[in-house]
Amino acid sequence: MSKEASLKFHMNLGMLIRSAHNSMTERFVKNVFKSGLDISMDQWMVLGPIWQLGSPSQKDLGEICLRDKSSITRIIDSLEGKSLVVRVSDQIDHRIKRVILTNAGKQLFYDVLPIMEKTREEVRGQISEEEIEIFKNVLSKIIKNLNSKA
Amino acid sequence: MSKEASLKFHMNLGMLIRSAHNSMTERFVKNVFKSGLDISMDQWMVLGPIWQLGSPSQKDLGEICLRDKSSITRIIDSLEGKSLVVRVSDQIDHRIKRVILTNAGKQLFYDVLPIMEKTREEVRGQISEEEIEIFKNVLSKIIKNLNSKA
DNA sequence: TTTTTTTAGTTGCAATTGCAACTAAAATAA
DNA sequence: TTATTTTAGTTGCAATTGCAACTAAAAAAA
Repeated sequence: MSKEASLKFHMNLGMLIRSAHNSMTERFVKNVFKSGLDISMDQWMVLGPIWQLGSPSQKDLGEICLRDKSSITRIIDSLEGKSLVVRVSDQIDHRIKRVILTNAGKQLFYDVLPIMEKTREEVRGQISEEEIEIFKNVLSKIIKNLNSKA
Repeated sequence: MSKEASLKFHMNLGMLIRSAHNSMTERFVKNVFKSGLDISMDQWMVLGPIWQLGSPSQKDLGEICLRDKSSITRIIDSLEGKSLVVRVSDQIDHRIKRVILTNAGKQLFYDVLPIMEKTREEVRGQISEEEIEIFKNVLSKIIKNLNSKA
């Protein structure tokens, strides 16, 4: 591959990924706002796993969401500030804080679910299921490639 | 699709994209550092188009890099601070500032090119050319989907 | 047991983001 | 011509990021 071609490829990839991510987040926030609700993409990305897992630790959430633990701390702070979740110290291991949805948190989750579904449709548009599968697969592989060897 | 399945899909997609982007940037910066050079991913992403286009306006760079104009302003500020580029007012339209590589900028560009190539190899790993093509295609489609209809 | 190391979570920090408000110049309308 | 609108770029701002340093608790080593 020529230097020019490889340059073009790599530049585009990074920029495309960044831009796609920004657009998706922006659209989600817009759709949430239009529905009169109030939750950021980050908060939602944490709320879902809490709902699925029941009472995950913050460490669990960090691993699932692929985020730094300090980011999780702050997102949980904001969710707790809105009374959507509560932190509960683990009975056995007092270092661990388990995060649990309040009733308001569960309600919001169910309210946002159809908005997320709508956003998902808008993001996907005419992209085929097969393409999406490959897309997610490539993303996973990239992450694996970069996290394995130093 | 069940609510659970669709939830899972969307959560993962956003998180995967974010994480892949972070990992790629981190790896690039690490490789640059190991080579004793000094340039951030953002600076590099702007440097390439300047090299390709010769003397683009900041607006051009924003469109190519899919970035806000204020981000471009600040990245050019930092490149100018390192004497890698200079701003030159357009002779005809005095609103426009054209960005031009200095000799040091050109030198750095050529020095970083093989590092970018190496990073690209590490990012791609065993992912096939075909998968990468579909991957980029899906990214472009997603961006198009979200920028067309309000 | 006591000491050391590891782990979970929090906080301080400096860098980066895009939006919105702004300046200055050009294009268009009046 | 003069007045208005649009455009290119800059700056202020508040929010968000991950790293590094920190606290407190648990696990492992002594």
